[in-house]
Amino acid sequence: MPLSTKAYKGARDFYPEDMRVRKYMFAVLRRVVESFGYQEYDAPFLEAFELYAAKTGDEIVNEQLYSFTDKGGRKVAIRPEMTPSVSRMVAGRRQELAYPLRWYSIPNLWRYERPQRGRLREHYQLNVDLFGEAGISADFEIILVADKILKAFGAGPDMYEIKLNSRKAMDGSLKSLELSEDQVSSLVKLIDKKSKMESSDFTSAVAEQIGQPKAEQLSSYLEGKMPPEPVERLLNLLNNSGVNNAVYDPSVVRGFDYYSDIVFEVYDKNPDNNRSMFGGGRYDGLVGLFGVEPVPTVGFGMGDVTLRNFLEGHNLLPELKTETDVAVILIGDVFIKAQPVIESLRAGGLNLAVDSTGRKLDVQLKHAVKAGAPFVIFIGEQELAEGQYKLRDLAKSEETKLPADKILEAIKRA
RNA sequence: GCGGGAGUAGUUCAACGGUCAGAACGACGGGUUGUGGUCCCGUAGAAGAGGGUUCGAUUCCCUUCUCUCGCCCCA
Repeated sequence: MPLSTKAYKGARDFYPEDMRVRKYMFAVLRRVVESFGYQEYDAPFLEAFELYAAKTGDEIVNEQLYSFTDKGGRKVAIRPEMTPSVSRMVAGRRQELAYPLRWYSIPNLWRYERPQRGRLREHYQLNVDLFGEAGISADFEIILVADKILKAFGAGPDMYEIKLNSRKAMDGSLKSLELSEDQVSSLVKLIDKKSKMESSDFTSAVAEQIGQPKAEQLSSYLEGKMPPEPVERLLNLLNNSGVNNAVYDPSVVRGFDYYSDIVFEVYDKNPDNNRSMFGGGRYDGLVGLFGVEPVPTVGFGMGDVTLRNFLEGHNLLPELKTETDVAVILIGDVFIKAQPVIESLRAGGLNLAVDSTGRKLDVQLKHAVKAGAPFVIFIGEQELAEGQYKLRDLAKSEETKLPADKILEAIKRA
């Protein structure tokens, strides 16, 4: 058997056309996030296994973590999420950082999953976190950043919905039911699944867990239209800022155990892709796990796979050009003589790919077209003698003869 | 971990229990070594693997592998 040319299961090769999309998406993300004053950081791809055992959630640690023992006998894991790493970093400099701290990163994360649409074993995830600000204004800012990102991609308010809840408020309601800790945690998982279940199935599953009378109490909470106080204030702030597609949804809980108060999820409203796209919330307790004073924190993670599905589903991805501006076609044996012109065009800021194969012109042209360069410059003996070169605009099929400086101008205009 | 679907040229697909498994697109080359995306001609290129049924299997059956969609969970 020859070696396989396929990428590892659930992981992607980024051929140039895919890489262009990725670069475009990351550029929009960086632009928006940085406009709110966030600074980029990164952390190692590998972390100590215990970092995740602590607080991430059992399923991820036991079944989805890529982990191994290194040559020094340390148990390590490939990061399945960024939040523990960034919490570790903040805790490490707890006393010397200037709060509020606005940090972001776009790490590549790995989870051992069964791949399917919108979920691979590897993805890039924009992580945006605001540390050191306990007030609702921080939650507001984080959700506003998420909203601004989608708008920056051209999304309209009818394309997605922001669902908000407060874990604290929910825990309060659950507490009044006087349940055991086990009952609470299985109930939270059940509530998380509510939107995917038939409502009668949900009701009976709840009744089975906690008994009929309490189940009725719970369902009146879940059907409540009146948001708890912090969610109410958040909704007001968002409405004030032109975010009108945010709603209170008492069934939003998020999978990770570390969320402590406000949680939110952004839903794609495309009927073909109706799913939770990404989300986040407040996790005030995580930094404190490292033995330092806790730092109140709110943040979100946005995966590139679901984001791309969203953009494609709503037709929001633009046509993307190659990095190459110009393909240079040499006529005859002028490779050496043409170097000074080529160099001066590069110095002027153009990205030039020179065809030095000496193939027939039509073949060179065909390849230039296929490679996607928008312009072609022909350089032959005659052009070199005149100091004027043929510039061809492949889109318009126009050919003009210009000196090097005019060529620079013409291409930059286009 | 559980369930559905699919594996035929590089890609998307087709036909067929029995001559040489076809096509389109793509690749490569040619159509007078100074001009592409239209046109003409040519060349190369395929049954995931293993087993069974059969005179004969790409076709039917089983196993396995891979991909894919869904469930679980999540981004």
